[in-house]
This record gives sequence, structure tokens and C-alpha cells, in this order.
Amino acid sequence: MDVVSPELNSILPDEIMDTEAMAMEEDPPAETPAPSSHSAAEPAQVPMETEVPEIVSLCPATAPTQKTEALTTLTATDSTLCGISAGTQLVVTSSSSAGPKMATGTVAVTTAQPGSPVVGQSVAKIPAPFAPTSPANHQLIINKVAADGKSPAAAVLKQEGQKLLVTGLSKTGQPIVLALPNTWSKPATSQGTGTDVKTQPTQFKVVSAGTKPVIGVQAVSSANQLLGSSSPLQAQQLKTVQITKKTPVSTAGPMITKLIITKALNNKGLTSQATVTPVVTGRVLTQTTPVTPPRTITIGETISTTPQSLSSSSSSNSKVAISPLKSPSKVTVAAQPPNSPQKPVAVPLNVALGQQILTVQQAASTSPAKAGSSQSTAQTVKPVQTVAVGGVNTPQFKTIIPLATPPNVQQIQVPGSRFHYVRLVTATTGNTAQTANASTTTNPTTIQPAKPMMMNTAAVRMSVPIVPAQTVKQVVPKPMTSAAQVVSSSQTQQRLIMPAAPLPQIQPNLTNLPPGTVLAPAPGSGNMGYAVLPAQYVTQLQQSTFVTLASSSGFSAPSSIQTQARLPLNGLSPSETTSRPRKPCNCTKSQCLKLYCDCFANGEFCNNCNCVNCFNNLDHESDRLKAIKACLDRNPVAFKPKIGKGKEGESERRHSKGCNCKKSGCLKNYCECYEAKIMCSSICKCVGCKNFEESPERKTLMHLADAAEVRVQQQTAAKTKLSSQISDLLTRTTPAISSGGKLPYTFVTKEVAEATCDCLLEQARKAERYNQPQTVAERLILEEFGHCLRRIISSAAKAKTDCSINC
DNA sequence: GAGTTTGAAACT
DNA sequence: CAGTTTCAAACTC
Repeated sequence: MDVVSPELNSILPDEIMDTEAMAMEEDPPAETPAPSSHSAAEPAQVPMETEVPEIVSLCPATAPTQKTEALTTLTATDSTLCGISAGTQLVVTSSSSAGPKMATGTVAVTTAQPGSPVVGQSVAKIPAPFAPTSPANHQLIINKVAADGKSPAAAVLKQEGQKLLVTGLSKTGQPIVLALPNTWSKPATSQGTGTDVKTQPTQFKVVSAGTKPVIGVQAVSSANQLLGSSSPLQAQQLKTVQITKKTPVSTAGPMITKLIITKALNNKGLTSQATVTPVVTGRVLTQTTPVTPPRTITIGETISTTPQSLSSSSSSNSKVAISPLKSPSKVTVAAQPPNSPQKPVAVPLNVALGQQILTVQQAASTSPAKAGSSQSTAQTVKPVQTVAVGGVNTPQFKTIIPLATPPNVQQIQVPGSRFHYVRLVTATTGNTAQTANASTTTNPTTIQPAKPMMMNTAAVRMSVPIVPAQTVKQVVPKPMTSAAQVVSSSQTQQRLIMPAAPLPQIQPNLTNLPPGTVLAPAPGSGNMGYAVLPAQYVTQLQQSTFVTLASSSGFSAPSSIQTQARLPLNGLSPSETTSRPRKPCNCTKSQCLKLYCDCFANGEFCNNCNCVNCFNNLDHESDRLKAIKACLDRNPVAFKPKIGKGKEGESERRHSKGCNCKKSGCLKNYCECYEAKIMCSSICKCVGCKNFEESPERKTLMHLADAAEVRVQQQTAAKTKLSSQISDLLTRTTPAISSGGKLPYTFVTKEVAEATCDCLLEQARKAERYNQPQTVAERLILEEFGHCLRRIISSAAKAKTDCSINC
């Protein structure tokens, strides 16, 4: 099964998509193939690159070195589960041996009690059939492991409808409920019959399906592979939940849900078994704090997260952003300390940021996908909300945004990962009511009325402070007392991918995608959506208070937060684009959904424009996404900056396509080359071009332009100086007025004016009387006027002095 | 500000 | 791929 359709693969950057390398690094080699029937047919699983493995870790931060070790992997072959950590560790794995219809799997949940490290110990071994689940009955209940963590019975899986219940995972003993979607009926063919968890103290999550161990908590049922777990976390505890659904290669329509990204590797290398990846998407409601009720994560739900669930997710950490960088880093959004006030998280992020949303047709089920989880460093590890929603036959959206503003954002670094994870720190004050709502998110009615969503399906919106990518890197994890929260998943996912680094560093193809871009899934196949946000967005949005992540469901988002997200203008650096205000468009017929519209072409929302019937806004997300897709269909690089670097030896910047001017001589702004202040190149098809280096016309224009610019600058400087002087004058005179003092001009009363005029007339008569020339008369009048003014000023000064003395 | 010109985008 | 139409910005008056 292909996790990502070829279309998506072609579009998404390899760096992002290539998860195999990362998985290889992180995951120990699988010694034995998964016992599934499919395993033999297929080679080693290629882990699906999941930047956001759902990981639930209850462990305090550890030293970096420990972090590396902390990561444990579960091999499908291992049936033993070892959860262990000095701190609270939760390991949940479920693998199904898989019968096509009956789900059998092992689920191990261990919670090491604080202070009793059981590193290296296998806490629980659960037979593969331990938690059999049937399509009809998709509920797994995981009980808290015994204090010693060795009791096999520590983890209990129960079938209850389609819910996976994880209870007693944390010190607080708050249960985590994972609800499996009803659609999650297909038998899982996951290979991993068992899981082996090697954990260091304060370790967490390791899940592997298939031959390759995958870090993260993973539950695999015969029909589905899913899991999510969240548990209360101590400060700096990281909870990651990876939800993946695996299906036999033969099975059609499997969906893979990853919390964080991903592009499936070439299907060629994927094995049917492991890779499987139909991922169940749904909601995850987790109760992380003692006070709060258990949270339930529903996977595979069509409409997943309700606002409440989101809010609950707000309490929970959401991992939304993946951004490839030179240095691998994972940034996740961390929940705020329990006591911290919960911030409203209702802002549609994707829209606000203009993120790219890619709805990708899910590749054939034959390509296996392996969910890989990345290891997070202890330093960065903190309560993390990982939201991964995978939907079956529904678009998925992944939102990855380098967010950072402490304390709300924390960075998680994942060794070997080139992506940044941002931990959103949100208040964990989610109340029971919210939790309840979240659990009932399946009911559309529970969804708060919201603005039109991009998709009719589940949506998740989070508002997070945005900071420059650089800032994100510097984010320091802060202790958190609130448990990490699991993200809700739905069949329709929206993903925002915001590279912390400039797009060029990521991959050129990614730059082709405009914010809000949606790659529609092929008919009959699962959908995956990606919301891609270029790093430029981050910088451009620095001034924005919040960035809203939104997916299609019913989170109501304040329209007021419609934030401008801009892609870099052609040939201009982000700083340049941000430094000057964007010109408002005046579109009347295109609805601002065609490239005629500069706003749309630049990946921006219309804001303060003069357009008519504008659809380039939050209120028309779906239309906008369709338009983006249409543009990409016509031209895959439609949203790629037209001004790029030319070939070697050529100009540093040149138009990617060249212009086609015929009448303007390429010396007017009609010409895109001239407009970008670059010369035409060999690829231009212009007629009568005068926009070349030696062109006298061009030089003349440039000189004129330069001169005009200088004049403008001078005028601006003069105005500024004048304004400053006036301001200074007012400042100095104000005290005199306020203190009752009189300015000289206040003495120019009617009488004084008349007297002055008389003096001036007298001078005029005098000049006339002596037949003086007009010039002499004017001089005499002016001199007299000067004398009058001096007398007035002198009188005023004297009066003021007298007043100050007397008063 | 209205009207014209221009060339990219969209369409056929 | 070429020709035509549509569109909105650039430009002129």
C-alpha cells in the first residue's frame, strides 16, 4: 500500500518524504520478519516517514545521550513488550498476526512507577492474540501495568466496540481512550506479532510494525493498526502517540495516518506486510492530568475533532510542524503548564498561514508503509501533543509549523531527522466537559459552529504563536506538569508543513506548492493532505500573534485571525517581501482564485484588497484549495517563484520561464523581467527587447528610475525632518500654553493687526509721496512689517516675563 | 478616475 | 503546442 500517492511523492520534497533513512537510523534492524503471511512476500518494511510518531512518553527529560538510548524499538517479531523508564513510561503496542478478519495483536502497556527504573526489563509480554479485535469490535483497553511492571497482565486489552482504552498509563492513572473508527473494519495484516521494547529510563514509545522496529506507540489490529495513547505526563514528559494502520498489501483502501508527515518511499522497497499502513484516523481523547477526565482518541473518524476536542487537544500537545532543516530537529508544541491559563485555540491555522494543503491520493494499498517514529531528544522532550490524524479514504492533513514562541512552543529534536517538530504548548486545563465533548466528537452536532471549513470532514485548528524558524531552534523545553495530549485524528487530515528553513533548502518541489494547496486523493483511495508552509511564512508572520492550524472540521475560528501568509515574491527575499506592504489586488472576475490575482499567486490571502467576490479567504477554503489544485494541475510549478537562480555563468537571477513581451520592449512593468529588475535572458521570447545589459534605453530608464528614487528618498527625508521639527516645536510650545503663557502671536490682536496695517500703509503712502519705485515701496513695506513683528515679539516676551515674575 | 495597453494566465 | 480569450496590472490621459 502506498502511503503517499505518486503525485504526492513527486511533489513533496524528498527530504521530507525520505523517511527510510531516518527510520534506519533510529530503528534497529529487524532480526526476524514479521510473522504475518505477507511478511514473506515483502522485504523489509520501509518505515513510513512519520515525523510525528505518536509517542507517549511519560518520562522526564533526559540527557541527550540518554535520549538516544531512550528510544526503543519494537520489532514485529518480538512479542514481548518492555516498557520501562525510571520515570513513567508507556509503551503500547499492538500487532496483529492477522487474520484477515480477526484482529489479533499484542498490546503492551507498561507504566513504570516513578523512581523504580526498570530499564532493560521487559515489563510485559503479551501474546499476540492478547487483544484480539474484530472489525466490529475495535476497542482495546490497556490497563495500567503493575507497579513492578513485570506482570504480564499489566496491560490489558479489551475489545469494546471500536475503542482502544488505555488506562492507568500515567502516575495519575488517568485512562486514555482510543476510539477506533467504525470504518476501521478491515483486517490488519500487520506483521508484528510481538513487540520488543527496549527502553531506557524516561523512555517512551516504541512501536514497530513489520520487520523494522518503529519507535512509537503503535497498536496494530488485524483490521487496523492503530494506537494512540496518551498519558498524564510529568513535567518535561513527552508523550508521543503514533497511530498507524496497517493492512495487507492486498487490501484496498488502507489509510495511513501519521501524526507527522510523510511521504512514502518508493513503493518498490516496501513490503506488503510491514508497510502496511492503512492508518486509522480518528480522534484521540486522552486524559493526561489527574483532574481531567480520560481522553479518548478516535481514529478513523470521518469528522474528527470538534472544537472541544481541539481545545482538549489544546491542552494536549499537538505536533504540527515538520520542517526539514540542515540539522534534524523536531519541534513539537508543548502543552502549557497545568496552571497556565488555557489559550483559545480556535484559529484556523492552515488558512491563516496560507499553508499548503495537499490532498494526496493514497497510493495503492499494495505498497507497504511503515510508520517510523523518530526519537526525540530528552532535552527537547517535553509534554508533547502529537496530533496525527489519518483517515481512511479521506484526505489527511498534516500541519507542520515551526512555531516557537516560548513558552508555548518547544522544539523537539529528533536525531537523524531532518524535520523540525514543534511542540505546541497549550493550557492543560481542559475540563471534563471538554473531554467529554472530545470523546463525542463523532457526533457532528458537537462540533462548534465554525466558519466554512476546508473540508467537510474532521478538522483541527490550533492557534499557536509563530516565531521565526531560527527562534524555534532555540526554543528550550520547559518543564511541564501537564501530560502530553494525543492528537485527534480523523479520516480527513490536514497537515501543515512549514519548513523551518527556506524552501530551497528543503526541496524545490515543495516550493511549487502554495499555501493551502490540496492534493486530492484519487477516487476510491484514501486521502492524505498536507498543509505546507514555507519557512517564509514564519518570518512573514512574525508579527502575527497567532497562527492558526485548521483542518476541515468544525473548529470555529475567528475570522479576525485571518493572517496573511505570504510566499516569497518573485526574486525577493522574504525580508523584502515583508518589509513592504503587499499591494492590494483589484480582481473582479477571477474571485482571486486564479493566478491573475497576485495575492493568490503569491500564496496569500486577500486582505485589505479591493477585489470583488473574493474567494481567497478563510470563508472559501474549499474553493481556494480546489483552485490551488487546479493551478497545480495546469502547472506544477505555478506557485514557484518565477525569479530564480539562473544557470551557471548567467545572471544570478532570472525569470524561470522568460517573458513574452512584444510591444513594451521589456522596459515597462508589463514585462515580468523588468518588473523584477532583472534583464531578459535567452529563454525569453520577447520581441524588440531592450532589457539587456548594454541597452541604452535600459540604462536611461535605470538612471531615471534611480534619480526618481533618490528624489523620493529625499522628499521622504525632508518630510520626516519637517514633521520632526513641527513635533518638536509643538512640544516646546505646549508647556507655555498649558501654563497660561502667551505666545507672541497671541498678541496679534485685531488692534495690533490694524496698527500694523496702518504702519505698512503709511510706508506705502510715503513711497508714493516721494515717487519711489515699486520695488523700493515693497522694500519699505517689508521692512516696516519686520519692525512691527519685532515689536510684537518683544512685547510678548516682556509680557511673559512680567507674568512669570508676578505670578 | 476612466479608459487604454499590455502580457500572463486560462482556455480551446 | 498554437491560437484565442480572459484577466488584472500597468499605463496614459
